[in-house]
Amino acid sequence: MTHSKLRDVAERSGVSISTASRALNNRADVSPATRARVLRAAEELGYVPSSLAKGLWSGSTKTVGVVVTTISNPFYANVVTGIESVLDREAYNIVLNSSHEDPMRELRAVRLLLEQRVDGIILAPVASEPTAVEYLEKNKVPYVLVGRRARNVEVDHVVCDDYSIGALAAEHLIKRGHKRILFINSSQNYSAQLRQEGFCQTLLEAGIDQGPEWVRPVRIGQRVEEVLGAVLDEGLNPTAIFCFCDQMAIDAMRELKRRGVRIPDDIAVMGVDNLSVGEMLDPPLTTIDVQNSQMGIGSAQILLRKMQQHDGYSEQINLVPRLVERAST
Amino acid sequence: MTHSKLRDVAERSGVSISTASRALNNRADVSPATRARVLRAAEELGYVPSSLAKGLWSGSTKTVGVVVTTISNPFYANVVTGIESVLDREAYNIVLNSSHEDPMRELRAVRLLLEQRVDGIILAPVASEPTAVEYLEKNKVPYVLVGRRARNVEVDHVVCDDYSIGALAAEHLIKRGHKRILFINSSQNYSAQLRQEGFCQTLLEAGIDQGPEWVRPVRIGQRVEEVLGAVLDEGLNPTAIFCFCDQMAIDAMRELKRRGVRIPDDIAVMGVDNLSVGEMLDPPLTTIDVQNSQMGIGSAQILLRKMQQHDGYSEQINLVPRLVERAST
DNA sequence: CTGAAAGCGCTTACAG
DNA sequence: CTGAAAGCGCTTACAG
Repeated sequence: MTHSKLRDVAERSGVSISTASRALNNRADVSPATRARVLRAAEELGYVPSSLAKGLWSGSTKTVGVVVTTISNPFYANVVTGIESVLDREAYNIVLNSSHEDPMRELRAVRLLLEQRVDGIILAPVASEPTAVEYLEKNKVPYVLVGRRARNVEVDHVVCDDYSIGALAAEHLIKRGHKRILFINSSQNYSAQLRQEGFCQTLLEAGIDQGPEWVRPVRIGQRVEEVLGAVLDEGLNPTAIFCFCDQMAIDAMRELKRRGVRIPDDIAVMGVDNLSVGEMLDPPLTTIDVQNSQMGIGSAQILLRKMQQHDGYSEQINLVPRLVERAST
Repeated sequence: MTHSKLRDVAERSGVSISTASRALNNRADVSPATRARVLRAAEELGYVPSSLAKGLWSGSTKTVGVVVTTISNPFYANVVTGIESVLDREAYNIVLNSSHEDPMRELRAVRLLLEQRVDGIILAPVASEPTAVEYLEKNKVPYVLVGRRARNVEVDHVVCDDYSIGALAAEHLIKRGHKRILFINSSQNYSAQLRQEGFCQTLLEAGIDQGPEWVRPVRIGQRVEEVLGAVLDEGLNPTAIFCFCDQMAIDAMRELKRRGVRIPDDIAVMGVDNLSVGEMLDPPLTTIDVQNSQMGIGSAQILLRKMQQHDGYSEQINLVPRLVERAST
């Protein structure tokens, strides 16, 4: 795996390395004949310049790091697709990492990206204490949070208002007449906490005072099916389930079906994200639209500006959630 | 965005750059006192070593390029997750690129990855002429194909037998009594051609001789909904639809529902990939399991061996497809 | 228009 | 145990 290098191209075309470099980079001050000779030599050798060496010199790798919890959740797949669509035009490559909701893996991912000298980072933070964020801040790399905000820190982000998401869900389920509502939440991250606050507060205001056993986080390594199964087995008897995201709602539906529970007649289910598959499910899934693809696009655009204008460009986007009522509730 | 460098660490700890390097890399021949001083200086400065500079020296970037058509198809999201799970343990980072079924973008992606000097590449090839593959071959980078094989070329891969997939689908639909079967295929790639051969050949052997208008490729920029809509409008009247993948089958179902066509009573639908959401759809989707996640894991394992053993390690895995009958057919 | 030289941030023989 | 030097593959002033 030894690539031919600039020196090889120079030798083959009988010029110096400097001239070869200039010819290859389309600089004005090279004679047409020389340029042609160099280009042909490069072609013949199958020369592929090393952006490692270039980057060492220029300080840019034309590379952006993206850290999400897992790409197998279509929500993040869509976010990444949005990011890609923006970055592609500027010829940036994406280095992808998954935290799997584990703060340690998140930190390690950020560290690896920094070592690789990515030009910027887009992060969907896990930890509620902003450890990864602090680390980024300290290293003064341009970065943007996506999908989740960091607690207590004024960092650039593109998120959907989490408190409202929780409130919207509670409101909707109350309106449907539910009084025993289980919240299957994500764990650790700040968005999860905000959604929980919005959810519980709205319930309280409607006179529904549920104990803490009605909010169940799904911890690292746990499956939604187990968590829900345990709840059902201990006889909590919810009439509705609100899930942190559609992906989790789908898993919940799977467990309910397995047990012969009818949706929504016995138990209603709703999620968040408005995945496109939601309307095709049986029954179609009630959800909350969070402008999924706008998150990816927006975060990439902000990051681009931050990387290009070194004067401390800053922008935060807070998207408004919207209830999508379907037959599962 | 100026990171502190080894020289800064050296100066702060009062040693030479060489010694600082050795201390940081845990070499044996450094006195404990010196090592401690260097480590503390690095800590205080928040020193993050540049893998660019390291890579330039060592020839390895601890980075693997992955090119799929699009990460928003859960099939590829799962493949990438599988790859990640293997590579993560070896501290390799993944550089992700999408071809969007466009041979030009595929070639550009490979080129960019080569410039970045990734240590290896995993590719789901688009083009049926193996241009990207030829390019890879010429550059002698370790690489593995995933999900799709290249025509006429003996390159390492992890795929599911495409001819059998087409045959299995045809067989199943024939058994269900269908005689007018539409194949909504992908375009360009070799797997699509093989599936088509298996599909058409099996139909022929069963005495069903459909014209070429019964196979419809979805070209770049086209949506399944349009293609299917056009077919329905021109009055081809299929009683069953076989789609290249589940994702496309879901889109087809969406269009059918929009038109009030009942599935499977009016038209049956089946896909390929066995996405986990398939069983939750309305109706549950008949599909063909292709050992999705094994593809990612297997391709990453093969690539690891190729990168580590420079003696031309080679391996091909051909997975066996399996019909998953559900209510959509 | 072209080439020799210095340098991007590291690592590793080679002396001491 | 430690440091000066060379080099990884490039680019860009600086001379000519």
